[in-house]
Formats: sequence, C-alpha cells, structure tokens
Amino acid sequence: MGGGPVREDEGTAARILDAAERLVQVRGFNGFSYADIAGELGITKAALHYHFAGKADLGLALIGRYASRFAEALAAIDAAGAGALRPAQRLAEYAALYLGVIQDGRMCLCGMLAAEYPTLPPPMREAVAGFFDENEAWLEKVLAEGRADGSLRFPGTARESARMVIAALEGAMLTARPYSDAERFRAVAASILAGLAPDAAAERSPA
Amino acid sequence: MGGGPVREDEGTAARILDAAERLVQVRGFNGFSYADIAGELGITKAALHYHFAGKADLGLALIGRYASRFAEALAAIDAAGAGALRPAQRLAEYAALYLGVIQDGRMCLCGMLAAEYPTLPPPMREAVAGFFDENEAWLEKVLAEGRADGSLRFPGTARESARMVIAALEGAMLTARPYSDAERFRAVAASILAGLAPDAAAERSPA
DNA sequence: GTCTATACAGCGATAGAC
DNA sequence: GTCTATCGCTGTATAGAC
Repeated sequence: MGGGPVREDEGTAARILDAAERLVQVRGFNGFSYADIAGELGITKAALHYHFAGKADLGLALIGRYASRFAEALAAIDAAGAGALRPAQRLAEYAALYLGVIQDGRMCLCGMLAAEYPTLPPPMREAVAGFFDENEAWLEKVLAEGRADGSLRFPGTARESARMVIAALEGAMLTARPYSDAERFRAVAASILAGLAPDAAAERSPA
Repeated sequence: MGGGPVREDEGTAARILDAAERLVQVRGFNGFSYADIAGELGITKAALHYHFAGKADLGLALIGRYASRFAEALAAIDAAGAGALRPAQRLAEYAALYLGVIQDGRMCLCGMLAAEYPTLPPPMREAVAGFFDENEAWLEKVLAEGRADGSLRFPGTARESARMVIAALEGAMLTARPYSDAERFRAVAASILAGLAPDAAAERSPA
C-alpha cells in the first residue's frame, strides 16, 4: 500500500496522485500547494486543475485510492496461507503494513488528515472516518477470533482493543516523526503486539 | 494596561498565547494565521508582531509554556498523596492529564506539531522533541517502579513501554478527532492502562 | 491535455503615526 | 502598545490559446 511510482507509463492523473500522496503524508494537506506538485512533475498548475478541479477533489481521490489499497492489503492478509494464518500472525502482518508506510518521513495518510480534521472539506472528513471504521472492523474480527481460540488476551471488548491498536500504531507513527527513526516505530509496534499475545514471543516482530 | 473589556488581568501577550494555543491544537500550526488571532482578540496583526516578532517566535513560546505546565502537572502527581501514590495510580493520573487536553476539539499541542514536524522551523522542532523526551523519562521512572514492586507488568524495557504509552495516548487523541468523542479517548486510555496493570481491574479509570 | 496569463484573496511582515 | 497602510509573496482557481 505504500504508494510511490508504480510504472513508467503511468498516466498523469496517477502521477499527480503519487506526488500529492507523498506531500500530504510528509507535510500535511495544509502544508503543500499545487505549485509543489507542478514543480515536481514538470507541468503547470493549470494542468493540475484539468485533472483535479480543486484541492478538495484531489484530496478525496487521494483518500479513496489509499483506502482501496489498504483494503486490498487486509484481504491479502486474510487470504495468506490459504486463510490459515493465526490471529497473532495476522496482527503482526497488520503492523507490518504500517511499517511500510513510514518510509521517507511519511506517516499514515489518514492519520495526518485526522490531525487536520477540523480544517478539511466535509467530503474528505467522511472518507477519513470511513478509513478508520474499516480498519476497526477488520481488527475487531481478528481480535475476537484470537480471544476465542485463546491465542490473544486483552481486557474489555474486541472493539475497544481494536481502537487501542489503531490508536497505538497511529500514535507510534506520529511520535516517531521528531526522531526520523523507523526502528522507534517498530519497537513500539512490537510492544503493543507483545501485550496482546504474551504467550507468542516468536510471533510479535512486525518486520 | 489600556482598558479593553478584558475578562481578567491577563496581559495581552498571555491572551495571544491562549488564542494561539487553542488554534494550533484545533487547526494546526499551518492552519491558522495572525489574522485569526487578531480578529479573536479585537486587535490588529501589527500589534501581534509587537509581542511576537514572527510566527516562529510565537510557536516557540507556545511550546515552552505548554511544556512548563505539563512538567508542573507531572511534579504534582509525584507530590500527590505525600508522594505515596502507587505506580498504577500515577499512570492513571497521567492519562487523566491527556483527558483534560482534548476538550473543545483540541488535541495535544505537541502531538499536533509532531504531525507538522517537517514544516516547522528548527527551533520549534527541538522544543517538540524535548517535550516527548521529558514525558518519556517521567513514564519510564513510573513504569520501572511498578515493575519493581510487582504492580505493573509489561514486555521489554521500561523505556520501550514508556514510548508505547505516549504513542497510544497521542494516537488515541488523534484517532478520536473524526468522532468528536471524548469517551472514545477515555475507553482507549483505559484499555492501555488495563494492559499494563492486569491485576488491578478495579484500578480507577482516567475519568 | 497542456500551456500562458491573470485574477483575487490571503499570508507573514514592516514602516511610521499616534 | 496599538493603530493605518502597505509591501512582496504565495495560495487556489479561471480564461482562453494551442
């Protein structure tokens, strides 16, 4: 899901999305301009407006593509090992997804947008909330399954712990920013997983 | 001195900081302008520049005041109960500090600035990192004490778990923003504490 | 689909009167 | 200490040529 250029014959719209995605993840939605993207791609601001009429349209497309990729990655985890991955392993894969996001000084697109939430156009707000809802639903399912088979232990409901996991991983990305240190994120992620699966010491590395 | 209809005896500089603090916590450092503060206080942008020469100076003063208040709050926790508060209780008080921050759609000042980190002037960056370092040191001390007396249990080092706690609480503020729901934050905070003090189910929640 | 050119609002910041 | 006035720059967005 990390984003980044995919192929060389990628269309202009996709290249705009790639550059904008990186800029939002690094500098925030209020921290970049059409001029930044135009300069990076070697086109003019006017050309950008042809592909995405306004910044709000661009932002909405950004979230849609990002959420789709994330959903595909979650489906891939469910399908891995012919659907035989144990809950703790799926959690580790989930954390590994986040590890792939933070490269190059980025943080989660929707985590960044959550910080800027009050300044976002309403359509973007709804899309951001939807992203978190989907992650929460997937994690709740995994956690409930892990509790049922005894491989995961946590207090309260599976939904509450799902929210805790998302909060901790997003917060780990956020608080790692001042230190430009991916290892710092990895250690925090490992600490979270270890707290949920105290028995499975060998399963907890998200790398 | 001059007499506008001011609520209190608070000086202009302090009132500027109050307004700016709220604006940064809600909209981010890149999401407000001198005009916003001036309009709110009924003064002009030029008057603002008299008190804080540039936006970077204002931002630095903001972090300094915020960090000082936080340090005082931590010292108050250490002093509470004549220094007899148990580690789990001190942790709960720590989480309660965060709960007081998120009112009115705010999030932690330094959490917000961490998201905007790459766009901040270098002096502000150093101050933000210092805030997290201080929190980490305080938490590490509490966690180590809790492990020593058997009241807290966690994997890895006390420092790693301290970073996990900060990440989870900051992330809980971040991910609660789309839902405008303080209860959502409270539940996540309780989930974190419960994971560290599994024996103390009756341990008071951060409310 | 991309360009040049431009409109127009907003930004941080400064000079000088009072 | 606050004001009016203004500067230079950047922001998003648009019109119309090619």
